[in-house]
Order: sequence, then structure tokens, then C-alpha cells
Amino acid sequence: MATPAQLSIDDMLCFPLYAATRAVTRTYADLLAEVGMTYPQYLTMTALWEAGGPLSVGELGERLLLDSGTLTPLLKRLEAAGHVVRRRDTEDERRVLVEVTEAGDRLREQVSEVPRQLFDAMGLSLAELVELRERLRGLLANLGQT
Amino acid sequence: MATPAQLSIDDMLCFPLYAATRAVTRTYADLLAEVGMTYPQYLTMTALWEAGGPLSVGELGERLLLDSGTLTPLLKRLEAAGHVVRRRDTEDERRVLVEVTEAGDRLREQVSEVPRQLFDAMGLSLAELVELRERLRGLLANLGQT
DNA sequence: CACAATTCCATTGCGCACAATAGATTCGTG
DNA sequence: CACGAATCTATTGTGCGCAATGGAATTGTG
Repeated sequence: MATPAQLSIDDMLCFPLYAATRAVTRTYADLLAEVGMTYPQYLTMTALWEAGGPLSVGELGERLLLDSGTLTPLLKRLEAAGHVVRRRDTEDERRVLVEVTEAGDRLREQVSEVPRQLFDAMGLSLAELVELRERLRGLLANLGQT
Repeated sequence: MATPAQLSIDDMLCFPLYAATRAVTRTYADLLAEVGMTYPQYLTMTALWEAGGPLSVGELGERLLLDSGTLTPLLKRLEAAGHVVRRRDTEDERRVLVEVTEAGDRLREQVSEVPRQLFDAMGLSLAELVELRERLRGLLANLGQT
């Protein structure tokens, strides 16, 4: 099998990648339904929890590899839900700082089992997960992302 | 590292998976820009080319793991671009058959180098690609997809 | 201090994804 | 054949992703 000019859909790498991502997102959707969050919102909250303090929209975008056209409306929804507050940075009025609220911190405990639940649903050994993760990181780096 | 309760964003599998998929989609967008197609549209055309004849919306959905809410508008755009035609199945009026046009067949040649270009952009060896593909197929199967 | 370039966020427009629902057609069973 | 169940596509509504654009604030340079 020498990468023929015409790969079938089943031979392509991109399709399993694409389909697996959507399957993971659906699994998250099930797990996050009770707290009313989506997977991108959960990722965003995770980045904020991890940072331990306010992040600007741009800093969030760097960590999540998302641009402001995606983040701005997403952050407004998180703010409307009471999980974060957004305010202009007094040091640099161009920037908007996003900070987790107390309710957002309580949410962190409510979803603390989600990573474990997802790990179980994926049905991979830890070694397989780590190897897959490293392969994907390599792919991401090759495609010109961090 | 024993799957701690609180994984950081960098430790999670889901994030590299999610980000790598978006990076691949962007790479496809660059390669497909000259023919005016998106990645999901290209995947859909690939499924039709591969089938060698008309497929119903449902059959396409099975192959692509997409539902009619996604496919119907996508197929209408492909039809508006002249790449496919849609018609009711005379055998079963509930079904809509999607068939590649002559223009759609010519398109196939115009994108014949895309798989190779993507393979090069990904920067993986063939062995790595195959292994990654199989891991992702396994994950997809575990998450309850085909 | 001007002022052009840069940085940063928001907006707009388009195209997915997908849940939920609706509506038409066909099938299965008596 | 009747008719309820099942099948199949379309529609609606919400939420991403992202390119392109715009506008406000800041920075760098002379």
C-alpha cells in the first residue's frame, strides 16, 4: 500500500480523525449536559481553571488555538451562564480579561469526574492514550500549530 | 502518571485530537480553495466517487457518519455548484438519490493530488500514518461508531 | 510630541454539526 | 385492504470555527 493517488475514504487518515473528534465531542456533550455546557466551553473553563487567574481573550486563544471570532460569542455565553466575567484591562484598554466567578469555581467540582468518565468511554489503555496523544501533538506541530 | 482526577489541558487526549482535526481541516481548506470546496464537501464527493453510482442521503450519512441535518444543506450547496444532482428515488419516494454530474467527475481529476499534498503536509511516515489511523478507528469503534 | 504601524477585540457572513421535530412514504400485521 | 409502526428526508434552532473586516488603543520612530 504505497499511498495511491486515489485513496478511498476508508484509507484516508483524515476521516477517522474527523469522525473520532466528533464522536468524542458527542461523548462530552452527554457528560456535560447536566451542567449545561458544551465541549468547547468546557475546554475554555479548563484553560481558565488551570491558569489560576484572569486571562485575556488573546491568551485564551493561544492556549486553545481559537480566534476571537469563535471565542467572543462563546465567552459571552459563559458570562450569561454566570461562569465567568469579562472586563476591560485597565492596564491596556484594548484587552478584555476573562475571570472565573465563584459559580464557575463550583462548576469545577461538578465536572471533576468528566475526565475519568471520558477515559473509560474511550476504552484505551493509558499507554495507548499517551501514544495517541503524542502522535497527535506531532501532527499538530507539523501542520504549523503549537 | 495515573490519570489524575484533574487533568490539565495539555495532558488531555481530547485537546490534541480536537486541535489536530481543525488543523487538518484548515490544510484541506487551503488545498481545496481553488476548486471552491470545503473539507466536508470533499469528503462527501469522495464517498460518491468511491461508490461509483447514486447514493441516498441515508447511505451517505452511514458512510460519513453525518445526519440529514448536516447533509441536506451541504448537498444543496454541492448541487448549486453543479457537482451533483438530487432526485427522488422512484422506487421509494421517501428517499433522495444523490448522483455525481459530469462536472463533478471532472472535479475528481482536479483534486487528484490533494491526498498526496495532505500526506506531505502532515509530515508523518507511512507507518506512523497507518498506526495513527488504526488507533483512531479503534477509538471510533469504542465510542460506538462504525 | 506627531503619526504610522501594530496590537487587540468585536462583528459579519458562511458553512458545518447535531438535537429535536415534522411530514411524507412505505411496510407489516391482522 | 386498513392502519399503526417504522423509515426516510427536510426543517428549525443553537453553537461552534474561521476568514475578512473594522475600530479603538497602544507602541515605535523620528
